[in-house]
Amino acid sequence: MAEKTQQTEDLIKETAMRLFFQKGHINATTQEIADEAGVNRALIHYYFRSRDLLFEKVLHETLGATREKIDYIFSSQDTLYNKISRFIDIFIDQNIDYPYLENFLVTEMVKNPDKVKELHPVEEKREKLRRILEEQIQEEIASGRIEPISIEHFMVNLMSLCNYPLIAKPMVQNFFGYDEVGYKKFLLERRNVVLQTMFKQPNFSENIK
Amino acid sequence: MAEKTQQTEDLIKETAMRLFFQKGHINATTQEIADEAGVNRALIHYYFRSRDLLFEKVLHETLGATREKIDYIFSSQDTLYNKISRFIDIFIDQNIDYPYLENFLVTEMVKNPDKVKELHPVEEKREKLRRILEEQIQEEIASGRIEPISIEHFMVNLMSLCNYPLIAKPMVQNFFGYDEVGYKKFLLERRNVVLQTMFKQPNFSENIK
DNA sequence: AAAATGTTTAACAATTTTGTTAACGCAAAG
DNA sequence: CTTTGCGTTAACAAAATTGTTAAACATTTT
Repeated sequence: MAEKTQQTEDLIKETAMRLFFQKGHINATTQEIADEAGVNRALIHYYFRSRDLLFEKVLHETLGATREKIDYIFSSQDTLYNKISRFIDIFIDQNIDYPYLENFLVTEMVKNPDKVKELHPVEEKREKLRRILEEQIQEEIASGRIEPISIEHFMVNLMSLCNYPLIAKPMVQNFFGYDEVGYKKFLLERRNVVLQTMFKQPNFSENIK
Repeated sequence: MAEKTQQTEDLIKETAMRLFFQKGHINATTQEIADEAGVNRALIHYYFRSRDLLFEKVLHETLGATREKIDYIFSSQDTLYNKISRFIDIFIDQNIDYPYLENFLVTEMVKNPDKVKELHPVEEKREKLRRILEEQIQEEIASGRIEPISIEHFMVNLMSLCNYPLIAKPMVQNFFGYDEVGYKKFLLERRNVVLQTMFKQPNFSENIK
């Protein structure tokens, strides 16, 4: 029973994730989600009470998982170069799985600006990570491996280079005439492109972990 | 009469643009648009037949205007550095006016993938611009001002660095604690950050047009 | 196996949203 | 002055969508 419950509940969640984040069908109705999952529409209300609550749950779980991975990376003792390298991997992987997550996120945040805050880590943790990162960036700047830049711009650069190509998939595809295979290849190339763009000269001594 | 017609039609279009692109209210209903514009809802159908056609018109006009500007820049005889510099200005300016345009674009494209093609320039023009750009990039690579990179990644880098900060406004704002003023300041700073990130060392001789 | 508990379904109700239409008002043309 | 045509409005109709409920079904517990 608890098994079947979990089965159906997960099925609905996974289907919603697929529709929202993979297919970009942000306005998917409860009926569409139910059809796609092959369950009765009322079950969505049975398990999640309302469409909005389903949204919220799916969103929080997905972001929570990502955040954990990122916190783990930036809390580690690794070099900045390696941290960034790992960050890129995670973001590009996630974006290959859920190309429309970012886009969806923004749309949702505009609807409910209050909920933005819940999605971010607690102040102390953020501050701690910020200090570590700040220090490492200053080191890199001092040794000339990156140009002088604020931590804000550095992070926004990083996120931009990783995320935008996924968000803008239809445009990039059409603009350069990529089919699905070509586009995936392009995405995988970005791993190195982003690293190269963030660090003026790849530092091989640091690259060896 | 033709005047009043144009007045109301433009008023509706401008209001729709404001709601869609400025406020990010992508799912604005015809009623909301009408209320915001202070006109009767039926007028939207009178002038545009359906909500979808209003969408389409507003979208095409906005993109058309942007595309013209970009084509103009890249068709010019300017140096690559200056072209990029002007490109950044236009994109950041447009994004300050219409922060949610990109986001909206993606959402719409996902709904109607067929319409993506209409939004892009004709093949010949695209090819011509591509050849010019390719040549200039190769020159810059040869003279060491930018690292070896394909035209596709170069352009995607550029668009990412300009557009993402706008798309992700709510996240960036919250993450770094920017209010509206602080965020706008951050955006204006990006002009130089993007240039610096795209070109390993700013080339001052070229910078003087 | 009867009761209890939890899951699923179909039918219904309520709401929201879009699209249509007939009538009204007004300005220009005849 | 009245007729014509366009812009506007309110009221109506239709469709889509969400949420609720009572009954059917399945399972576990006693």
